[in-house]
Amino acid sequence: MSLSDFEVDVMNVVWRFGECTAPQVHREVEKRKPVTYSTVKTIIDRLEKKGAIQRTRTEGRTIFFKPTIAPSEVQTNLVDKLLGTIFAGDRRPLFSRLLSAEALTRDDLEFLSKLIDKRREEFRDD
Amino acid sequence: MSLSDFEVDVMNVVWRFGECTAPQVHREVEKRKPVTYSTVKTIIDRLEKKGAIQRTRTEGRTIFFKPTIAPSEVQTNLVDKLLGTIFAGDRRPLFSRLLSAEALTRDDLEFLSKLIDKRREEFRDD
DNA sequence: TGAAAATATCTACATTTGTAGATATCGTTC
DNA sequence: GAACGATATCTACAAATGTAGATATTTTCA
Repeated sequence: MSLSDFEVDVMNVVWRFGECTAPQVHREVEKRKPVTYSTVKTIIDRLEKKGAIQRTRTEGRTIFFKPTIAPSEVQTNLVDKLLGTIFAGDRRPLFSRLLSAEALTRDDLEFLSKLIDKRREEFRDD
Repeated sequence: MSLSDFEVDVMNVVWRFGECTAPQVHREVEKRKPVTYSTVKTIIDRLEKKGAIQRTRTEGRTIFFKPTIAPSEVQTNLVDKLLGTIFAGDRRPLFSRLLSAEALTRDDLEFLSKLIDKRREEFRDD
């Protein structure tokens, strides 16, 4: 599933809400970016057509939607794409870039460290 | 500097070559993807207009180009964009995803490990 | 019950992107 | 110096994307 930037923004809201309506999503998106209801609704329509969300029920004339794909699916795609293009398959420059980020916290480091240890175990038997 | 997928593909070739001509780039891109000279040349024109490459000299009627932006610039942009959208600013899911990749080698792990150690030192004084 | 507010649907349009054909022009070779 | 090959320039076009207005249809509230 390939989503555009704005589509991802909208999906983020849908994922947070779980089940939600277009006006709800609009009000949320609007907080970060000034767009009309119409614009958000168009994106929602496209997400529906792409199969990223689906209608669950209606209340009066209001339609409820829920996500049909998980964030992880989209994440995987985007990370793969990133590695496949600009990083040309070499993840080390990506690691460097991520590790040199200002915003990195001590906890992030610990988290990463544990991930590495776990992964190392898988290699132990070779 | 925001570049499209294909533009990044072409830039990768230009970065590898350093100084190069459109026919050269085309021959290289063609190895991975069947596109005409015309198509590649259009991308080159757009990259020039965007200021990602520039003409250096000509030889007969052949034009030479060289990159005017570094891979790191584009990498930073794309990583920031990735973190800003689908990962909503939280790099941990990204770490998880990267660390659980099949293709990860022992050496990659060591590399990462060293990066972490280096970064830890910066925290030591706090 | 009639007007106003909310919501959905439809249509539109500029820009970016991937793709390439047509055509002009310069170099080279016979 | 005429023809051919290589290269550049120009133009085009469909699909995707961001953006939103116009319009129809409901609800709802006074």
